[in-house]
Amino acid sequence: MPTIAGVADLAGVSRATVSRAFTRPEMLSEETVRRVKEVADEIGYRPNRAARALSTGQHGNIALIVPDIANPFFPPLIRAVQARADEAGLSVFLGDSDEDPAREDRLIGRFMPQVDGFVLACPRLSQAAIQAHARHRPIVLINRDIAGLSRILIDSARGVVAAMRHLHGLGHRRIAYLGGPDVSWAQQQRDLAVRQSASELGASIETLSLPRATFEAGFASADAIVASQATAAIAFDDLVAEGLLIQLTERGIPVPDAFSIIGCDDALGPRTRPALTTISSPAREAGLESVEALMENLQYPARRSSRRMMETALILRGSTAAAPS
Amino acid sequence: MPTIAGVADLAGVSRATVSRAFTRPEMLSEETVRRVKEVADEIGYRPNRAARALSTGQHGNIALIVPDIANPFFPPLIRAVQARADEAGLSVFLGDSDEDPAREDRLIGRFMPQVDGFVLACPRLSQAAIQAHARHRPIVLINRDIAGLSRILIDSARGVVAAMRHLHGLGHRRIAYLGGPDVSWAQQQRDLAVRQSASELGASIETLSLPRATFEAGFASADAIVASQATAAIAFDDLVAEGLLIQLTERGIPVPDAFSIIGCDDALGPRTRPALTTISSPAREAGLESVEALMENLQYPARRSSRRMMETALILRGSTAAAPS
DNA sequence: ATCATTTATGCAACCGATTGCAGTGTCAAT
DNA sequence: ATTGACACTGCAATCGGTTGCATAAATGAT
Repeated sequence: MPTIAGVADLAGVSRATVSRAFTRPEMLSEETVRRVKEVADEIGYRPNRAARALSTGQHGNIALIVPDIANPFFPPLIRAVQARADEAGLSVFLGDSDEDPAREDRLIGRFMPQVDGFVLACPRLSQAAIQAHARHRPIVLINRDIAGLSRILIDSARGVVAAMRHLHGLGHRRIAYLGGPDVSWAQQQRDLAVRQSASELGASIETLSLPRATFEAGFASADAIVASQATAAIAFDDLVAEGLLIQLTERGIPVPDAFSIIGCDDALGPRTRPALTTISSPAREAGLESVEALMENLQYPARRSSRRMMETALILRGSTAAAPS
Repeated sequence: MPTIAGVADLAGVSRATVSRAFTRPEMLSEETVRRVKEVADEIGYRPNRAARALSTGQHGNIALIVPDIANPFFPPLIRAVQARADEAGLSVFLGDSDEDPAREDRLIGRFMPQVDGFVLACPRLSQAAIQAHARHRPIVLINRDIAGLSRILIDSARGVVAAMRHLHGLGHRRIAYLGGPDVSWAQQQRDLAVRQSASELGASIETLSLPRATFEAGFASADAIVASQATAAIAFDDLVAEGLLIQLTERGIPVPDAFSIIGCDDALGPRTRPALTTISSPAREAGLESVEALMENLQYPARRSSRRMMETALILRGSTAAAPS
């Protein structure tokens, strides 16, 4: 691989000049810059990132850690992070923690020595651990609220309230909330919102929490939902909602005629039958914003604390209808 | 951040010794190794990857480039690549090319200076471009067959033949194949297999190819499928199959009673109604194998050509039934 | 013509590790 | 006591860039 010295020799300048031709061309005469770049192109020179990182301390890499790539909430977010980072000339390390806090911690440690910062969607990692890591590198959190760090939060509470009103308006008075893991910030927000909203509306609410929010868990929770005598349910996410939807249908409980279901995240679009009424989460935007926030952190090391709320909205499709009389 | 010099001072040894304590402990006395590691732990020393890469030429990173993270075929593969790499102490850069060959090329160039090798699922990038890149770094291809490189191929042809036999056995004589992008190796394999199999079985086959294999494309192709007078269809992947399934159902054509559908990849599991009969693709295994192959490339630079076929199987669920009479 | 500025480039130290080679100390054999 | 072998550790060069400072050349002011 050609190095800076090779280019320098061929162009008849010093290594310093070659370096500046790329990083600070305004310091050089146009003529020199042109010649250096020409030579560099010719022999296919590409600056060695490791060498550059060694002297500047900047790696040009960021790490994104998520609990489960296969959860359809994440791919659009990952895509957005990657795309925005790419625009900014940054490369993205991806880590999948498989919902395991120890693994989250290990991944952070592994990436640490070669990234400028982190975007973390780590619901399970302890706050202390995160804060410890944040002393070494800027961290942007997604859907987790730790003071002193940058946070991108999806305000699903508002969406949940809209969902409750929608159900109430349709005549539902016994509503179930099929929540996700208790440690998750999103779960805490939604659970609280659902309870408050129920008491405001004068509806009865039954809440469950699933240790892991999956299709299978939603599927398996149908018993409990039926036992609760609710006529409608709000699920932690679309996967859970879909599991429930399919199992209820299977049992001869037609949705939405006999039972209404609302999902969360709008991760499936109109792909279920009936199409799922859901609370949209701006995963793409959250991904973009997280990179923006991280770049701001990098540029102004003083400003490492920020909090951005992203809006959600209730999307009406076909899985909700008037309560059975 | 503590450096090797800090550890050396505190432990009362030279930098060389500290370095060896981590990379070649057998060269040192046990006592020394113990003391160095103790000190290192104490002050939280972590070797600077950039510095190490600079002197060894090894980065400990690999890059994985896929055309679309959001396509459910990829997350399990990505997960497997990441997990296997992690086990081996490697970090994974992820690139999403959005099905754009120019972007694939750019991503490869961006990652090149800091990775030891690539795993590419790039159906659209030109063969010449790939070969050019392969001169700089080992490349493992997924579902693409270029001689001289390492290839992990999913043998969907066999699965497709099994699917054709299955349909034929159910009495279907007019079958449609709803294919994917023509450039894709998988599409070429499947298209050929479907045609050969049809002629062997004495069935008539109508093939289409979608420029982009998506739910929407499957949805939109219902017209063409109905027009073909086929009684069954095999789709390029589960997404396309699901789109078709939903649109047919919508139009009052019940699946599987009036029309049978078979998907490919088994990316959705039993999540559709009726559950989709599909040809499984071992995406997880392909991911694992690709990392294995890459590591073999790294260890034995001479052996850079290999070809591994992964088996597929027909998974019978509920979207196929006897042909309507 | 002289001196002060400005502009363009080079010199050389530095980033933090690795590694070939040399040096020191220990021990056993002669 | 001398020598050789061996085990352990240090010296110093090196990887490929970046950057503060010095220098040389060009320009402008007097």
